[in-house]
Amino acid sequence: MARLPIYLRTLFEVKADEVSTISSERLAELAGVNAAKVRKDLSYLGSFGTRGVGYEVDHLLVEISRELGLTRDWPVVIVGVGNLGAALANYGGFGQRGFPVAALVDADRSKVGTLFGGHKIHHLDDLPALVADRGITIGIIATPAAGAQEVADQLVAAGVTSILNFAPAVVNVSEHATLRKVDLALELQVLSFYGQRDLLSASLREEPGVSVDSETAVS
Amino acid sequence: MARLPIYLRTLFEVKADEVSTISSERLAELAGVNAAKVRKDLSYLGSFGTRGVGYEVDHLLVEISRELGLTRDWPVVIVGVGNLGAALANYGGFGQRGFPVAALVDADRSKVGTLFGGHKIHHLDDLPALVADRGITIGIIATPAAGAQEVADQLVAAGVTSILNFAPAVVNVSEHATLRKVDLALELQVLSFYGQRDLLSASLREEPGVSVDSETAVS
DNA sequence: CGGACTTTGTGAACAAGTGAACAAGGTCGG
DNA sequence: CCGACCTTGTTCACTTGTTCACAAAGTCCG
Repeated sequence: MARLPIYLRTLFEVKADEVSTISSERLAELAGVNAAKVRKDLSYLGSFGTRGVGYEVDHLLVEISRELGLTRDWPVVIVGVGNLGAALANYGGFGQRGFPVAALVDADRSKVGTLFGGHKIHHLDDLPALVADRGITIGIIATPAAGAQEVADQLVAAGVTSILNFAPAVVNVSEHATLRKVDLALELQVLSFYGQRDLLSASLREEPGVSVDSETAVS
Repeated sequence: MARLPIYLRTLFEVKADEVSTISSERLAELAGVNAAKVRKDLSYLGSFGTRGVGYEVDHLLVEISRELGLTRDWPVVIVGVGNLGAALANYGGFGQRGFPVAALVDADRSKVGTLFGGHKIHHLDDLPALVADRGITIGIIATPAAGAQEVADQLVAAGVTSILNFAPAVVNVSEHATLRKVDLALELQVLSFYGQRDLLSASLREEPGVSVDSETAVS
């Protein structure tokens, strides 16, 4: 399921090249996955490929968009207008893709009332009213780690059902809500792990005499 | 393996509370995972828990840091100083966690030479020299999708072995390099999918007579 | 109109990751 | 020093996801 957005983006790209039909193999190549996986994923939506030809690009776009619920806009509220929150508010990519920033919220009263990227910053306490008035269903947490759980609770209480958490903290929500997280430092630490490993194996090739526990070196 | 950074963060938090020893069960609870998983993950690093007591926090911190290669700083270069790149450069979180921003690079010559967040912006062509001089091993791609693959190739050619890609595009690198991606729009689209589904099931409960294909409704 | 060719959709083997359960090993009070 | 108690490390069954392989279905050219 998490691959559908990738297919969607890929299909938009091939559509720009005026390709009207595409095979699972070609789509797989462009999306960077296995062809069988593509077919299985798409067959789950229903079967509207034609054998011997492939999938009609326009039709696929419609079906995937519908499955993902992208036939309408989903307004979002950004909580926490610090460095990261400000950046996200400024970043135009959300609105373009159907997720307009509908409100900015912060707990710091000195920020409340100021304008940022065309939006007035509201206080956290106004969350319920904002969510209700503007039909917001998605909340983005861009606060420090310490406040993340608290904010998540308030978002859910205000009626938000989907949360994207950028704060480096473990956050739990009731089972009625969906939470996903993006942890930038975590991504870098994983890269560091691989970088470290490559460095290690490189130095081993240079000095094979150095004794290192093989299991550690391997994986 | 991708869970080690979470354990690390959690351990730092409990250390601040002057906890010197922790059981797998407690750590699992704080990190939001299963206790057996914690034990299995940690046993892979070697076995330095003591049965009947738990794990020594300080020792674990050292071991996990070493495993992740966090005993040194890993300078990063950010390619693309647009909205997102600028935001990431400004965001202090990287430097704090051992990933100092060592250089900013852009293809737009009108930006080159200007200062941003204490860093002078260099031209993309200077990448090889910057990477070599400043010991950079990690590159962050914050360009538009169209340039992402090209930038990735140049990063690898310049000697970078780990890449974090924020551009909404599929990027391939040689097997000597590691690539991870963060796609903000993708995360929101996944949330949209769940939001859509919740809406659907809610309306079904209200009007059970409405006919909807059951397979679509279920998952 | 018929046969060669292409591509889907799916069944079945395979691999990876998860979680429950338990024995081995260690602590601690008496 | 001993037995009750606790927690790790590991085994095993199970679920989930991936990939292969192939029959069914459709196109297209002669």
